[in-house]
Amino acid sequence: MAGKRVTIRDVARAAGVSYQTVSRAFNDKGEINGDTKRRVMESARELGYRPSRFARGLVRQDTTSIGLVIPDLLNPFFTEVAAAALDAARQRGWHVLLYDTADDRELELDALGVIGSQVDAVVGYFYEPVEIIEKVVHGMPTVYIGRDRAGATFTSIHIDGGPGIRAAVAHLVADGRHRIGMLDHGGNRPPSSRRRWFLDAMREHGLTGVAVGADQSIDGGARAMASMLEAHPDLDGLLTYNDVIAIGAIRRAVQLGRRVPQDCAVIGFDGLSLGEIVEPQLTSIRIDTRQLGALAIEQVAKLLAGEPAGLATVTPALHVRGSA
Amino acid sequence: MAGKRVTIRDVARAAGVSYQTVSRAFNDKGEINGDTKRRVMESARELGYRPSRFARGLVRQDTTSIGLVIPDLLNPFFTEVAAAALDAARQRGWHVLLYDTADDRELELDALGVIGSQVDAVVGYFYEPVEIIEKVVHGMPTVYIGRDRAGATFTSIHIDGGPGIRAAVAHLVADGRHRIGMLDHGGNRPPSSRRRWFLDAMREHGLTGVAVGADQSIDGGARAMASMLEAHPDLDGLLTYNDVIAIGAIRRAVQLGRRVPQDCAVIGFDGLSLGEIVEPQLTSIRIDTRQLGALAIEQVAKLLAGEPAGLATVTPALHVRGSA
DNA sequence: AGCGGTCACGTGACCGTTCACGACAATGCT
DNA sequence: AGCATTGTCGTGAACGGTCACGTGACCGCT
Repeated sequence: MAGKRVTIRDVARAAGVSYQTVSRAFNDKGEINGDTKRRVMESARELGYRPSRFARGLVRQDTTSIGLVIPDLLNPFFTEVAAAALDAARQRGWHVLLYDTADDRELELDALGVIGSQVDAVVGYFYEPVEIIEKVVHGMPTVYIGRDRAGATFTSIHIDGGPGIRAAVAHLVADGRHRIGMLDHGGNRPPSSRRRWFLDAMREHGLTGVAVGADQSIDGGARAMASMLEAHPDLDGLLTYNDVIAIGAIRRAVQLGRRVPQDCAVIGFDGLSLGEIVEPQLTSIRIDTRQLGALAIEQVAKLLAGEPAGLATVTPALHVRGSA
Repeated sequence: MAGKRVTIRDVARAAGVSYQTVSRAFNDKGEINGDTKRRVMESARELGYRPSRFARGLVRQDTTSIGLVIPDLLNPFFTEVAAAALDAARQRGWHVLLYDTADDRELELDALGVIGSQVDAVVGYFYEPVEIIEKVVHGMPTVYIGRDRAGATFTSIHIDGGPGIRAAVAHLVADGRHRIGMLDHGGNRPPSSRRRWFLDAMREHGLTGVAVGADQSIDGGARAMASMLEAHPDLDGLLTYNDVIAIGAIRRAVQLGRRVPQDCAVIGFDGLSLGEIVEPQLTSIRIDTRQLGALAIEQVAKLLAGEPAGLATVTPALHVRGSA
């Protein structure tokens, strides 16, 4: 039953033709008699024959497929990026293998390992440093999302939050706010670039920013906000590493009796459409995720064509809604 | 440059060994001298050699990959399902090719067409009827999510909303509400099963339900709610086809001066985690998307093993939060 | 009758790997 | 020294298709 795979020759034998004729029938190529074709398709269906994707791909090397590696599909930011990349890939007729590494370094490397023999290129948002990644992909074309720099051997897409964060701080300061904090990403990861941009921007206004880490989830944002408000009860402005954290922070702030934005303005980062359905609507530094996804695919295309692609940059901009 | 692919023989020639030895080096199989291996890997890297996934797959037919077809990744319900399926597939070591058909029948068929030669099985949430789908997948194992029935040749996962919807209606009635409406999905699609379950449940209480269609988006929910309230200003309870519609409906209801849930209670369908971040939190008939995704993969596994899998069912349950 | 042109189909080569097997040198043993 | 053993490596054959040809039947034409 689970015996041998049924091959094109089995079908040929059953239909009383040569295997080439079967091939013709399946690819409705060239000249083949209508009756013969029907007969072939008939016995093919009876035997449950389906052409091997490997054998087929081996000879006509047209289809390209890429691996998309993200840390967490349920994080709306990555959902949007994935959707955009999927769309861009489809327009080129590419296939996309999606891997969700569940924020796990181990799984990230695993995914890259198994991916290697399945795709022509990889694009992803990785946690591991480039050197480690490169070791495991064995020279496969790779595009890194969210890396500040590119190297001789790798291509990346830089998210330059500097201008947006500067605009956000300026927006708060212009509103008369001076006690501004930030909820950075947390865990044991090093401080993000976004935190640096924030601190720099504060300094430009002669202010001192205070930053703490938060898990990248609503609860994480809520918890971090609680300790932030405990340490700085007079906080009147907040930036966050991303929108999800911001939403958690707002909720906790409200629970603790703050009015948002009156008592404490909150500005997220990502500009997810999710920010529209919360109350107040979330002001955020908005990344054009469609552009980001399209750019990623474009870079892959360049790499696949042999031209080194280097560094591409997206520059998110402040998008004022209700929370600041 | 964009010339021929570099094959295992090229590497062999460069390293001065046979191609078999190169193969050994790459799969760190059996007996090979350490020095030889290093030398092989070296020239492989110089030439930029990477084994062909097709040739490799052809001979060791171990890797299985499946296609996951969904209408819209940005719809949080499908995001959750996809994430769950991805996870379940990973646990089996399967690869997942994801296709977002953008709610487009044309693209759905396109996706299935190109998928055919790339995957071993397909699971998806399709709009087209089974007969059409079957025609284009050419006998590939297929699992249909959200179909009420299974057939001899296809397998499906049924979402039995009946009990949940009955509970929801009972919940509203117990609350003294009698003027209950429903926002079904819209477009030119036929009324959903959910609508039928709703009308039946209402009838059981001796009530008459009124249902109108809505686009599956926040805006769609808002628009439909506006016309619903215009036609029935005294509406005091609402069910919706899904949570996204419910969120739009709540927003519009509030804009039109209704208090939710006091004046009009709203119950969604899907039970997305999204429902926790809106105010009030959304009461909903909750589908266990993790179970749904896992079940889908499980059915695929059965199909792949040769055992017909038939019909599986998930039964969502009323999950009371704040909006009803 | 002989010829060229279609149509429908079959033959041989090839795609890039892995696997089973055999060859061969170096080594160990008696 | 003779022989079995071990460690490395090479050779031939799949794996399941597609593609460029070659071939024969059949047709109409001169």
